[in-house]
Amino acid sequence: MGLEEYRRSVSENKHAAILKAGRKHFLEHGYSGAAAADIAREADVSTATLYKHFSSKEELFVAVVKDADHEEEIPPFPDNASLEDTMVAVLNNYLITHFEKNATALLRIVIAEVPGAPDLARDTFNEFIVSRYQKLADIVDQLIAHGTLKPHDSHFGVRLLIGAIKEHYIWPALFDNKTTMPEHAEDVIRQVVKDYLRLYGT
Amino acid sequence: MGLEEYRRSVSENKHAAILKAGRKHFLEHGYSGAAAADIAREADVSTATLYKHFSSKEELFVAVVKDADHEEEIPPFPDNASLEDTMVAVLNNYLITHFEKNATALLRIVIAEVPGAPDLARDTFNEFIVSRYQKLADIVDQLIAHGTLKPHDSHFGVRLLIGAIKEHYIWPALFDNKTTMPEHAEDVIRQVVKDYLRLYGT
Amino acid sequence: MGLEEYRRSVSENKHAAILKAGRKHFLEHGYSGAAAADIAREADVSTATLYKHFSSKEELFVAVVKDADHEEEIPPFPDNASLEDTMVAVLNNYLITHFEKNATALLRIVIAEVPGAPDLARDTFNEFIVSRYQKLADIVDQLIAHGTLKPHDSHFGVRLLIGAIKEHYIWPALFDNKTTMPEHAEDVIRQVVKDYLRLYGT
Amino acid sequence: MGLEEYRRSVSENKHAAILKAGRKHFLEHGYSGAAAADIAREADVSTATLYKHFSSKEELFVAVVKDADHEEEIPPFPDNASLEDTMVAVLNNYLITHFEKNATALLRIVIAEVPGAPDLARDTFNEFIVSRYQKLADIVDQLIAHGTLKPHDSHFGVRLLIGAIKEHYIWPALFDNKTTMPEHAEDVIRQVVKDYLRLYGT
DNA sequence: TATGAATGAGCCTTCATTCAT
DNA sequence: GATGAATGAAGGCTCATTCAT
Repeated sequence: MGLEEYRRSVSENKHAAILKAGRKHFLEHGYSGAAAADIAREADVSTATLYKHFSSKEELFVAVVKDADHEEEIPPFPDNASLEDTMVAVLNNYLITHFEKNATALLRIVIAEVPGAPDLARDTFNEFIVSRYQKLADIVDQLIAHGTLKPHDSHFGVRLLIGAIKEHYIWPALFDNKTTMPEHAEDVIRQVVKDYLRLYGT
Repeated sequence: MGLEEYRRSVSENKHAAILKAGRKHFLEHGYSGAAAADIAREADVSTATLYKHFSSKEELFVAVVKDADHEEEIPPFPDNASLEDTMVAVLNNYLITHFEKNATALLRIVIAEVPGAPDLARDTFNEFIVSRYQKLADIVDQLIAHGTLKPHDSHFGVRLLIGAIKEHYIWPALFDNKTTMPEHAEDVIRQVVKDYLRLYGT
Repeated sequence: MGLEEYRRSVSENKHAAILKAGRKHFLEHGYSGAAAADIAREADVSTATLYKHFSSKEELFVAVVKDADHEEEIPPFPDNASLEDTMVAVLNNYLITHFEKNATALLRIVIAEVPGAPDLARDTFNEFIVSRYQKLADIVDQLIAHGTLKPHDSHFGVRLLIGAIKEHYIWPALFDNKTTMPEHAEDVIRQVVKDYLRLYGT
Repeated sequence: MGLEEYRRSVSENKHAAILKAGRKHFLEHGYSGAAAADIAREADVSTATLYKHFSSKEELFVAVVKDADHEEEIPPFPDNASLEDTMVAVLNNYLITHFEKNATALLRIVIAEVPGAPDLARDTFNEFIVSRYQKLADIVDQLIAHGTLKPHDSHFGVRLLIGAIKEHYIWPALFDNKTTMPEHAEDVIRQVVKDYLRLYGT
């Protein structure tokens, strides 16, 4: 039906616009700092419309956070790449994705709301951190199965890798409003991978 | 002068009481969630007095954060302890200190206010994270100098250690309102140290 | 014309549905408490349609009140009943009708809107209270004409009767959200009638 | 203490001013129609101050209603007055008090809020209607004890009296925004009393 | 000096009513 | 003609900060 279709498309556009504006304001000013009226204005929508789409500020906030949390593609690795190069590429991709998503700022506001919205924080942690995590562990498990890596606790191993990288690049960014991917990260990543392979390579 | 002294001491007591109450409320409710009136009431002081001591809410906030940042004692290790045990003890102490200070909650509110108070965030990061960091690097450097560890970039090494431990215990706590020291952390710490020594021990 | 007829009937059904839904919501939540959107939803109609039928919330309100004001049937009394029994039956019917119509709630909202809708209040009072009144006075006048009652001011007499009954049952209900007919009202009614007959019976 | 006294007096003045302004606005516009901001402006006070004195609009409303409900003085009757004159005076006083207090408008807003504030309605009914009631029943009981009236159920008797008077004067006022005492009420009151004495006088 | 009352600006949310299709 | 989305104008309430004593 033409009318219905039209309405749906308009509605979806507004929905997306609100989400986008919400994301911008929440990231810039935090949860309490962002005003519903400002978000509505930014989305070129009335406050009432905003509240038709999201029944409360908190719901919009949750939607903004969940919206950012879509699947991350792990690119296929060339067959002829060395194990080291492959792992470096995977971890580098991890970092790139993180910064492309502006995940630092996002995590920042979620962290800020931990006392007020513990469920959201837990969900975000699980789906935004643990699940990315799991993907790497799966890769490690495959490599172990293929005999490319020594048998070891893949979760522990991944935490070693990711921990080091976060320590170098993500943790500082959390405190520095950094939004750009750090330069030369690959060098450090390679160094981390090298150590890892010294421990768990065959 | 006795009277003046008395007054100064009363004033200092109030100052401290406000700081303490501020710390409690900021940690519990975050920056925006903490109300000046509540903090004053908790400190048993009028709001006007609070504003005499700290000219704005933000100033109080900064003071609270800076106040939390006092020196951490690294306990002396027994001479006859093994290298592994020593390092485990140091890292365990790192974690214990973190949880005793309720540093997670503190970092949380600082992180939350990064966009609003970037200087505070930078300072906090430097004095609260980097400097603790530096202490460990110093220890590693000493161990290298003593020939107990292989020569290597001590900062890189420390980041490997601390990164893994944060990944296991601090990062999750950031999202979980956890205030208690995790149990059995020592097992994981020991595993991390073992790997580290496999890489850099002599 | 069949099509036109059909449309008119559909329209009338919607009109009635809106009226019914309006009645329900106004009675339950009062004038300000009732939301146009809720009434429309209840009537299974769009808000725009609601406003096609009633050009404002107030107009709908007036229509709801007027609609409730339909004729009340006074049942015929058996010829062989005693005067006392007859009068008790009439007054009892008065009360039953009141509660069956849920008149308490209706009067409540009209009373509430006296400052805002004085005309409606006056009309309601006249057509909903005075006219019921008049009917009883007519009966009394007939009884006087028949010589069954002593000559007296029938309006004054009816006010004595009705006043006592309202005092016992309707006035309290006005403050108590009561919607059910009080039990054993007949005993009090009979007592009132007895006194009345002692005064004005022959 | 001078300061404290001063503050208390200022505070009490504001409290009273808010109460008075609230009374005015609630009576004029009903509960939902009265805006906190308007009440505050009328009381020459900021909204925040209003909310310091009454923690919610509803609480202010309740206070307004309770405030109106202070004791009613029943004037002493001259010893040499006849029973009829005495009772007429008492009932007349009842009506006068009712209109002086502007009780009609007050009851109107309480009635309007019955669904939303049933407790207030119950309390108001008890303390504002039943207790005035009880006073008259006490008088009747005394008269019975003195042998001036025949023994009878004093509550029933009072309901007869009050019911008739309300029917004549209060019930219509409820629907008519009347704020002035009806004229010549005494004639009807006397007639009601006469009938009452025919029934229960000795 | 310390106080507690006072404030004005602002925030979240709702709702009667209109509009584009 | 009927719809559901959209709106602008409040409204209740809070809070960092100041002021009169």
